[in-house]
Amino acid sequence: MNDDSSRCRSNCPINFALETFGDKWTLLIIRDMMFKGKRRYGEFLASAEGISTNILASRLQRLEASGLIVSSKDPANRGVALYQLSPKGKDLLPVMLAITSWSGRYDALSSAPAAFLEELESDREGLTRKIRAAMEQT
Amino acid sequence: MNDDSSRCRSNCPINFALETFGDKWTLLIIRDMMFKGKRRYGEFLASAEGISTNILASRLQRLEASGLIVSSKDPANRGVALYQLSPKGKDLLPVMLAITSWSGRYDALSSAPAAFLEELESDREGLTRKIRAAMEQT
DNA sequence: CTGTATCCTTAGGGATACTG
DNA sequence: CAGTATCCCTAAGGATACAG
Repeated sequence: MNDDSSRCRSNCPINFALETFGDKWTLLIIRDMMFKGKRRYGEFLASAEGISTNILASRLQRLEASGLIVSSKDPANRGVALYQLSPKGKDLLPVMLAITSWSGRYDALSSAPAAFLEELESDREGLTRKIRAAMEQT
Repeated sequence: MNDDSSRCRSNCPINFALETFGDKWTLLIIRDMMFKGKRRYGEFLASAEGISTNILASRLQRLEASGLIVSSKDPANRGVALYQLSPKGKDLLPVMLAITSWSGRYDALSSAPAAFLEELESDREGLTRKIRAAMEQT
């Protein structure tokens, strides 16, 4: 039944993560949902990195298939799709914070404010809870 | 001079990380160095995922160019190269831990022992310091 | 605006032969 | 064993046209 094993290179957790979101675009969509509150197709398209329409559609499908996001139809807006993080997707928050912290330390161009990075370093667990609580409200 | 800006999609820290190690192979090499103590070409080749020789050579070059690893010649062994994590590479430890924790929660096949994952959850900072200290000794 | 479909180019990468 | 080089194929992805 579960013959996806043919596509699974190993049982390593790092490898599992790479096969789930290890490409150049997926984490950017996660970022847009997690930190920028984006929920619609056009909002993702508008991000600075310039994802193209076919790639965005492909990634949204893949993200939903792997359970990181859920889509719903917005009845107030011609049944247009709204994309949101699932709990599984929201649980990527510590990964995103760790990445942000690392980049802030080594990339002079990364635009994350120094104060934000300092807070990340000094109280990572507390900030995690805070952001998570904020996200749960929506 | 620094016209690499043409290859930089944005100044976002998530994007910076993706452009540094956001492919299907790089983090596996980091993992081998960080958690398995591998240092030589043949050791990376032998990992379960089956990286091919040209990709491995390409990734080792890229990793050294971006400063995540350093290579040295082993005078005791025909001047063969030894690859090790730089401080910048070792600082990816929190990223690796966060990924491992997430995969352990959602991938039934991930082989990380439950006890290890529980320890990650209950005392992530402490474990981070412990593993880091262990790595610094070499 | 929200997608889908198509065309086409390039980069990623598998297999393998080869050299020191 | 430690790499390099080559061949070739597939998947990723950019551009753009098109449809609801």
